Amino acid sequence: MFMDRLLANRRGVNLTDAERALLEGIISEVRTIEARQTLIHAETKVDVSTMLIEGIMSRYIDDRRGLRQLVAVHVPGEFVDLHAFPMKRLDHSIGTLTAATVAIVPHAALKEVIDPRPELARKLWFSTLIDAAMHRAWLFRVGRLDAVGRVAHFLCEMNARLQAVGLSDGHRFALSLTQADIAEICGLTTVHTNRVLRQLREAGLCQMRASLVEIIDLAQLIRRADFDPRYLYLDPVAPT
Amino acid sequence: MFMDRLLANRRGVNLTDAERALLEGIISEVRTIEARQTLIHAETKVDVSTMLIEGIMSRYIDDRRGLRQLVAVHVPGEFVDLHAFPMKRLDHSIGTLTAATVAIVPHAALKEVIDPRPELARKLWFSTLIDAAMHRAWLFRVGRLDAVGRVAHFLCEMNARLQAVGLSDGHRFALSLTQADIAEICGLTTVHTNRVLRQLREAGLCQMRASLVEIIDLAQLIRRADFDPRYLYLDPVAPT
DNA sequence: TTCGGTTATTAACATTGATTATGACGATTT
DNA sequence: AAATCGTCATAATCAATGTTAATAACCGAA
Repeated sequence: MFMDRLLANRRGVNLTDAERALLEGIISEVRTIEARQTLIHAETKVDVSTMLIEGIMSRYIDDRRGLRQLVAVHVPGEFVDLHAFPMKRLDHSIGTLTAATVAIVPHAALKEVIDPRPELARKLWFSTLIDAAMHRAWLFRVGRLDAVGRVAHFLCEMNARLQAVGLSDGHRFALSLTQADIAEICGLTTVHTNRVLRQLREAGLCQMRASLVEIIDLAQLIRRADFDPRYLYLDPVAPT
Repeated sequence: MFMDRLLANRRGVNLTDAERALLEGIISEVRTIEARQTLIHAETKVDVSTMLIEGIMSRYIDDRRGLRQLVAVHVPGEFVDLHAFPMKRLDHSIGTLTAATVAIVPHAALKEVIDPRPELARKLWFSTLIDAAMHRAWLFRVGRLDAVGRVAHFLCEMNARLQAVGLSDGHRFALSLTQADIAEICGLTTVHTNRVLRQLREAGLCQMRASLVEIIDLAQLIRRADFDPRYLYLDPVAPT
């Protein structure tokens, strides 16, 4: 089933089969959504959360002029807005980048499943904290790296995360994002993102054609990006 | 007692007196620490968390060359690294910016208090999610704002957070940070931070002398910073 | 009080990345 | 087939920010 990979790229979370089944049991609806749709606008109240089954989704903040900064992207298997369960209203918006399939989980049902199970509660808490760790890595990326480093760092991250759910072989993966998307992730303009991708290509580090990313020299790319994957918590660590 | 302001600037969290007392009861130690000490190095295992009673602390990520990007600052009343409770090892380091007084809480005791109390667990979860919301606002800041906007945004944030714990009157507050600190927060160099502060001063928006910040024209500063305080969740919202 | 360190300030210069514009290309639509 | 639209590509220009370096102001210690 599609739930097989639920939180599979968050090994620290490490759901048991029983817990996985519990979560699967409270799905109220499975929907498919077109690319580039906004699901949840910032500051609106929500009482459901969204698990991503297929496609890529994003979380973003708009400025006054309509420019946006992506603050997270999500790959299949991830709980996109579990944050909304304790928070009820979000400070950011949520939308699709590609066409996507999602499972909807009502907060009321989630509460019933979690409340008597502190272990499960802590695993889900942990999962949201990995999102926070990614935010921090993204802060490092835009705050301390130059344009080439930022794009390289992002590609390293996606490679690692997609590999963890079986969607990258460690060197090649489909990434259906436009250069404009990457610009909004890295805090760059689309024009400069294009230049940077050319530089990475000409330096023989990696290339991105259409929606296929090919990493030519992973070690060098990691080095150029100052990338340390530990923030992704992909290695097994038992929570509490 | 010093615990009066525990999580007081996180109204969504809204601890009851009983909960506050419970948390106070599991403090194993109260320490004072000098300015600019590292408490916890990234990637080391921890089994305690830290509540900040007095002073300013930071969380930061180092790059390979020794430059650092601050990913969070904490003001009195905040749980600095509650993240470490579910995570056990952190992706970032924690240290003091000013001299500080902290209360240490062992995770084992925290677990005993939390496990039978899903409401309290959710409040503490919520508190860590506010940290994540701040990370996102910081991402917006460094990814989408220019240098003046970044510094203005940071000052607006500190003003709002300090006011919530009674350490700002809404226009003036002590902020014992150097320009180099602000540079590491905003992803700028110290030289440029100095330039930006001068611009803010000359534009009549705010001034920072020694460790005192004076906001002259709050409305304009907020506008220049594209600052929307809702991400701080300072207004009362009941969790779940 | 001087001394030595930290912090703030400023200038000159170098560089990155933003801005603006324009064209190519392929996929859709008409 | 023509027109349209989204994406990619590239060039020229320029403003914002980084770099380096030198000095001034401040502050605590002796």
